[in-house]
Amino acid sequence: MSNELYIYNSLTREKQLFNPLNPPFVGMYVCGPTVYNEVHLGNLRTFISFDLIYRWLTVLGYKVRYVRNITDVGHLENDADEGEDKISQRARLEQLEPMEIVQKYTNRFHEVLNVFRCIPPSIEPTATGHLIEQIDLIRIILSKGFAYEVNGSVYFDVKKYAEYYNYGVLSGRNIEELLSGTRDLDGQEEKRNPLDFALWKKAGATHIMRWPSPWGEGFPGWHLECSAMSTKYLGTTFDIHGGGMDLKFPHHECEIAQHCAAHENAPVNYWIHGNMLTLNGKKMSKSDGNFVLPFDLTNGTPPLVDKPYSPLSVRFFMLQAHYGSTLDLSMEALSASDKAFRRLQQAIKDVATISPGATASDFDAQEWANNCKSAMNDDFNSPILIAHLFDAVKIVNACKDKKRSLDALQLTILKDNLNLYFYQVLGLDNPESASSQTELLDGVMNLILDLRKAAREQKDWNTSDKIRNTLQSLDIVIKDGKDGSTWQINN
RNA sequence: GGUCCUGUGGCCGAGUGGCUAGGCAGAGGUCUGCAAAACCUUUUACAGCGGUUCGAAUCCGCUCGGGACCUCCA
Repeated sequence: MSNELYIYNSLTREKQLFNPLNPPFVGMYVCGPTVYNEVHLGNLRTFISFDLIYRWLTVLGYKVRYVRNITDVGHLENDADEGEDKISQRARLEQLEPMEIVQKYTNRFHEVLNVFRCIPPSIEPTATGHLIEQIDLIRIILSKGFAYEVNGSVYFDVKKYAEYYNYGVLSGRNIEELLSGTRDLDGQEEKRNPLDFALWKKAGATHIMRWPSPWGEGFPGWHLECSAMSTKYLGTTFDIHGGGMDLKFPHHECEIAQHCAAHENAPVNYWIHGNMLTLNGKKMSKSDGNFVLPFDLTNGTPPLVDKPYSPLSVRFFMLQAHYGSTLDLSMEALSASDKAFRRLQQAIKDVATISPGATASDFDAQEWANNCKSAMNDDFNSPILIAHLFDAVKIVNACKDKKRSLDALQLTILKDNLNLYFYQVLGLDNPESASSQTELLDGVMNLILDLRKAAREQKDWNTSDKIRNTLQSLDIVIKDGKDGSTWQINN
């Protein structure tokens, strides 16, 4: 078994042994959402992927500082010089103040992530809260000669930068091809070169979100905030930078360029990119309208969603694929995962009730646990981990049926690791989620099951079926087994 | 058009040279007042063609299909 963590680094395009700069500390920056509307399921997938990564690093004993930004500056609809920004546009549509839009969708974002069991980051900085840092960064870049000011806007000089550094290291592009392949977009007259990107944009007369700067009133460029904030909280070089695959170019490439221009070193050792969630074989996308909202799945919103799915089933569905592969959403795939998840969940409950047997069976619990660990250490391979967990499900069920027994040591290893991986690593539930409400329900259900049992012993099928059918209509399913009946809420 | 990724059984999805993941569905069985559930067992695969090799889903080439990025996007 390997005790070492290997990570697929997008920068080098290979799996590499993870060596943090200052162990046991790890710095991880993940690009967060632009809060001008609801996060969709594809956005959520990325945050769940990095939640898994964060959890595993923590389980390995690292002290992770996890920084994830909120983009609350109104960036323009496109790269043109004029135009309305997204947040202002939304504010106009909803008849709210721009900062109300930002607050509203930030709150919604937190709500969604909480429901889908993502652990909050250590620091969640906002772009508007770091204007000073961003302006400072622009100053440095200007002073080193890698940017130029035109009419109250500042642009990054990509061509100049490429004379000293390798523009395109991350995305594997070369600047000549980019130069020859660029399209002429309207409203980019100020740029010396189409590849140049804005560090600071002058605010037009009607632009609402604006801040003073040495170059006049305006707002920062999109790529800038991540550079400024990651440096502020994680240093000029840090361990992990993550985000969706679609941010690789130009966003992350520009981040690297800004950072190298300002600090003369590479900002990040390990770049991790989560792959896209697709719908109908196409990437989910806000702007294309090809998306599903997280709560559409939990509510069972027609016509796309056939029935309500629990957030944990959705999370499990995503974890059954590797974060680096595309995953296609379909109701067939989701309901398959839903069933699988329930089976796993039941085994997690059942393992607590198993008592050790006198004789050990041939199950090598330690080897099994090692396999689980190796799976996660191999670039956070949650699908392999889940396959191992289902091996354990078989063992648990065999023990439950008294067809097999484990000795005390085997059982302890099995139990501890099942709980570790299910709760802490995959984040599939809160172990302490039993509330006074559920205790109350447990008590009531035990009484009802007792009454039904008595009726069945009297062969009073009318009563026993009435209980079963009525509960069924409340989405409580009675399961008659060999050793009595159990119940489960179907949601 | 350029750059890159990908094509696995009915469906989803791992696997990068030999040891045929896993889940769902299907089939058979156990249990059972009936039903459901649960549990056990189990069939089916590597897009096509050619090459390298003792041996290829895995490496190489070509063909065909799907996708991402090149413009805001996780």
